[in-house]
Order: sequence, then C-alpha cells, then structure tokens
Amino acid sequence: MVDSKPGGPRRKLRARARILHLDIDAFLASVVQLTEPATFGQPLAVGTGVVASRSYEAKVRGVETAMPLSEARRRCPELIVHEGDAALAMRFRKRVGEIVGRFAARVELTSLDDMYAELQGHATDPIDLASRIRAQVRTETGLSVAQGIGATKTLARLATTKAKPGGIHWVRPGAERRFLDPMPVEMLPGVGHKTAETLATYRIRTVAELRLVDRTLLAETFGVRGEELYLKARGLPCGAGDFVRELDVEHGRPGGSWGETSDTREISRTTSLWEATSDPESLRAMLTYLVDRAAKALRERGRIAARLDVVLGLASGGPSAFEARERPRRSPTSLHRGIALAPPSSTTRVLVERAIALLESLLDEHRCLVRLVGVRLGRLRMAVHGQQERFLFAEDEPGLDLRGQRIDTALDHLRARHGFAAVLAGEANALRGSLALGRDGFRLRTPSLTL
DNA sequence: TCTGGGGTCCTAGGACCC
DNA sequence: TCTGGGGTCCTAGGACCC
Repeated sequence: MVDSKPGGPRRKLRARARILHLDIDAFLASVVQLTEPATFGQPLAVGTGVVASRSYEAKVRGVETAMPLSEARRRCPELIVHEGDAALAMRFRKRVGEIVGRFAARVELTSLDDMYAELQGHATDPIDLASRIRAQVRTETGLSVAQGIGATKTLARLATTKAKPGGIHWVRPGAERRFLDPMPVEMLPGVGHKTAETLATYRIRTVAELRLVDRTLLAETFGVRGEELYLKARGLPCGAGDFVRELDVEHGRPGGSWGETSDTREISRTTSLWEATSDPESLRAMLTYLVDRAAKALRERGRIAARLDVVLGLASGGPSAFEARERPRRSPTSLHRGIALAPPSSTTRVLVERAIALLESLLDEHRCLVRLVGVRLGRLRMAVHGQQERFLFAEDEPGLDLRGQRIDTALDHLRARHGFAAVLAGEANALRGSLALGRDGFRLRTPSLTL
C-alpha cells in the first residue's frame, strides 16, 4: 500500500485522529439516584439477580458490577436494591449524546452508558473541550462522566478507565506505549477470560510482554484476533472498527450530528421468566410479546430481517431426567433454533408466526423446564417502503403480508400516542393478569435492561 | 458468589452449485 | 460409474463487550 510508508498520508491521518470516549459514571444507579431522592447518597445497586450498576456509596462497601445480588447484600447489608428503568435510562443517554454532539464532529453511541466522539482538528485543547462537555452534562442532566482521549478508540477507551470516576485522561501522541505497557493483557478490549488464559500459558501477562510476541505467531494462534492483538498492543488502529462510525440519520436527529450506528446487525429481545415453566401456552404468550417488541424496534430503524432465531434458556437439570436417561450426554443449558426469512420481513404477524413454529418444534423434541425466552432478528437490511413494495411484489407473494403491514402501521401510530400497552399482539394477551402491565408494556424480570 | 440482557464478530461444517 | 475443486450460502456455536 502506497500510504503505509513512513510519513505517508495514512500516518498523517493517524497522528491527527483524535477520539474521545465518554463513559457515564455508575449510569443506571445514578439515574435512580437523580430521580428518586430517597436513594441519593445511599449505597444502591440496580439489577435483578446480578448487579448491573452500583452507586459510589455501594462501591466503597465492596459491591461490584456483575456480582450476584446475594453476595452484594452479604457485603453491604444496608444496600438498597432497585430494579431500574431501561426506558428512563435511554432518555438520559440520549440527552448526553445530544450534548456531546454540540462539541464533536460526530458521535457514536455504543452501549447503554458509553459513546465515542470524533474531535475535529487541533484548534482546541482536548482537555479543555472534555472539561466543557463534563460541565455541560453535569448542568443539564446531573450525571457525572469520565472521559478518555486518544488516537484510536481502543486508546480512548483505556484512557477512560484511568479517568474513572469523573476525570479526564489524554494519551498524548507519542505516549501510547508508555501508557499501554504496564497494563494486564485482559484490559485490552477483545481479550477476555479465554484469551488471557491462553496467553498466560505462554507467560504473557502484560501488554509489554505481548508486544514481544511475533506477529505471525499471534495470527496463527488467534486468527484474525491475533492480528488485532498485535496492533492494539502498539496503540495502532485495527480496521474500520477503530474509527468512529457513521450515524443513523433516520434514527438519530434528522440532519443532526449524533445517533446510533447505522449498521445495526441484529435486534433481540430476551427475558428471564418469573418462574420456570414447561407450559407451551405461557411460553407462546411470552415469545409473542417479545417478537412484537423486537419487530417494533426493527420498524423504528427502518429495517427488515432475513433471519429469525428463537432461544430457550433451560432451568437447572436441562432436559428431564427421563430424557437424560434415554440419551445420556451432557445436558444443554440452552436450546436454539433459527430460520432464514424469504422474503425478509418486519411484519409482526409474519415474525410471530415463524417464531412460534420454531418454539413448537423445540418443545416437540425436548421435554424441558424453561427459565428464559428470547428472539433474535438478524441479517437486517433496509426496508423498501410500503408503497414501492406493492409494485414490486404481488399481493399473494408467500411470506409477504401486506395486510399485516397495514396493521403494523396503524399499530405503530397508536402506540406512539398511547403507549405500547395500548394494543397487544394476539397470544401476548394471555400474559395479562399474570404480569404487571404499564403504559410501556409488561414489567419483565429485569426492568433495568429490558426495553 | 453461581448469575442479566443486548449486542458484535469469528469459525467450523455441511449443503449446494458449477 | 466414479472422480475434482472452488465458491458461496447457511446454520450453529462460542468468545467477547458493556
């Protein structure tokens, strides 16, 4: 490549690229503390089963994220446990995104509580810019943020971990290796439990040690990820994923400067059940509800799905003792079945029908106690607008449900005005009575994370 | 201490076609 | 009647992230 030589255009680009990573401190817990004054200043954990987020006061008492709540309570008996509210959190997140968008060329919202921004040029001191962002977020939302600045996303994100809570850390050009070298390898994004374990067998524990490993050896051992490790250990950008991505114009502010990424690959909705069950009727009801929610999210993003997967999480024991005796093998903890959708669809009625068929086939083959139900819509593509679709396909095209589409359009409008619960899809109505129903839908097991 | 939900990306093996 | 190889798509599963 021409531009790979020293001093070439790519090198210049890299030197100039400046990415800011922003992470909202103790996000879900902070949202609760800001909206429920009684919890302010108290040790607070948000989550169901495990800690999704905890306040500073809980942290200093030894409560950590991802820790089972039982353990958290043991360490901190006065802990207040809150279910959280995903919809409310999303509104806070959106406001933070808007604020950052005033200061940056573009913003990419990556997860619930963090985002990347691309800073323009060298005109402004990045520390000064980050300070202004922090002050503005504090003023307008009450939230505290930590920020990292670096030449790549990886560097910016690692800088943020140094800045927590509430601080700002800039990895200046030229200081990358000094910054990375002492870190344990598992701090590099992409190095999880398994990879760290494998590296440890080679006595590789820090980034400095990782940097001594031959490039081809890494590639042979870890494949594509090995190549990425080589680059990340040097603070070099690895692929398009290390630059701030394009925005979703439709889903973000029209013509605006921030949004979610435009290339969403899949949309899934999953929930644990309040009680494990093998009752096909209640499983169908819950799956119908989840497909309806996922389909709505799909349409909001102007997408259709060419793939649908159903997942069942099994209660301990997996298949029944009877089945285990018949076919002695390690019992699976989950069952999964998927199908390609041709033509692709975003129609609730079509998607529900397919999902239920998959569920039925799983239940026919396995006798099991189910504790978790989920649906995933994948292979997403841009939707063709309804009007055009009518010209492109005949009314009787199999799998294309024009009546269903009209129903969805009406449904989406109705729900935009009166809330999701205004109408429920077919079998989902069976959940009435057994689950609390609010304006935005049923209260599922984990309200802090389920939309 | 034994557990949440929503994502991304990679790989392996099989089906199928030319 | 038996024999090749490559490309592509599909499915299932796993590692990893916050």
